[in-house]
Amino acid sequence: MPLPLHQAKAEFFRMLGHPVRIRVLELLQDGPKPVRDLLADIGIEASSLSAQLAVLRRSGIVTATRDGTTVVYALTSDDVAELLRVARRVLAGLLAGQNELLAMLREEERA
Amino acid sequence: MPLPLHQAKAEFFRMLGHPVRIRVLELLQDGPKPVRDLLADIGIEASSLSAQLAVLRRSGIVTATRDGTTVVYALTSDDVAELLRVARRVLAGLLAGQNELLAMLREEERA
DNA sequence: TGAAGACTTGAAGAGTTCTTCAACTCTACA
DNA sequence: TGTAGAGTTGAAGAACTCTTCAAGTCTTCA
Repeated sequence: MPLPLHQAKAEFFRMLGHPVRIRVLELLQDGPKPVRDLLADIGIEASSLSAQLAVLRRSGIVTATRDGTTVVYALTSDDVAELLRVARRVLAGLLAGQNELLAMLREEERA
Repeated sequence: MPLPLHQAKAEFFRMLGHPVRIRVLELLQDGPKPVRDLLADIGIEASSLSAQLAVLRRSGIVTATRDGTTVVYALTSDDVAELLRVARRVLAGLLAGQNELLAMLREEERA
C-alpha cells in the first residue's frame, strides 16, 4: 500500500478531529442547515465556526450554497452518517474498556 | 448532546489521524504482530514508530503484550476493520468529487 | 446609493504534535 | 554477572492548528 494513500486517510481523519466539526456533521445529518442555525446550536464565535466550516468545505465533505444573505451547508454523502455510527460503536468499546480498568483499580483499592 | 462527548469523538478521530497509525491498524487487521514486523513493513525510525504505538495504546485501540524480548501488538476490537472500510468508502467519494471538479476545470481550459 | 446584516478571511499568539537524538529498561544468554 | 538486542521514553525544536480580533465581501432593502 502506497504512502500517499495512508497520508490521504490520515488527513481525512484529522479533518474529522475537532469537536465543532463533529457537531456540525451530526447536525447536518438531519438535512441542510443555514450557518445561523449551526451558530445558534453550537454557540461559539462566528469566525471560529466559519474557520471550521472552511475545513469541512475544503475536504469536500460538505457543500455551501448561498441563498440570499444566508449560507446553507449540506452533507455531500449519506455515508457520513454510517461512518459516525460505526465510530460511535468503536469509541463505546474503548470507553468500556477504560471503565473496566477503572473498576479493577477500585477493586484493588478496597482490598 | 453534551460537549464532552463531542470532545471524546474528536479525540478519537485525531488519534486515527496519522499515516503511520493508520498503517499499523491496517496491518493488525491480519492478526497480532510484533513491533519488529511493523518496523520492517513501515520502515521508519524505531523511536518514531514507538511514539505512534504509544498513542494507539493510550487510546485503548490496541494492546501490547511482551513475549520474551519482543512486544506484540493487537487490535482490541474487530469493529476497527469496519470503521476503516466505511472511511475508505467516504474518502473515495470525496476524492471522486474532487476529480469531477478537476475534469470540469480541464473542460473549461480546452474551451 | 448606502447602511446593516450574515458570513468569511487574514494576522498574530498560544498550544499541540511530530521527528530526532540520546539515554534508559527489560530480557536472554554467553 | 555483564553484554547485546528489542523497544520505550524524554527533551528540544520545527511545523501545524485553533482562537480571537479586525477588516473584508456580498446581498438586501430603505
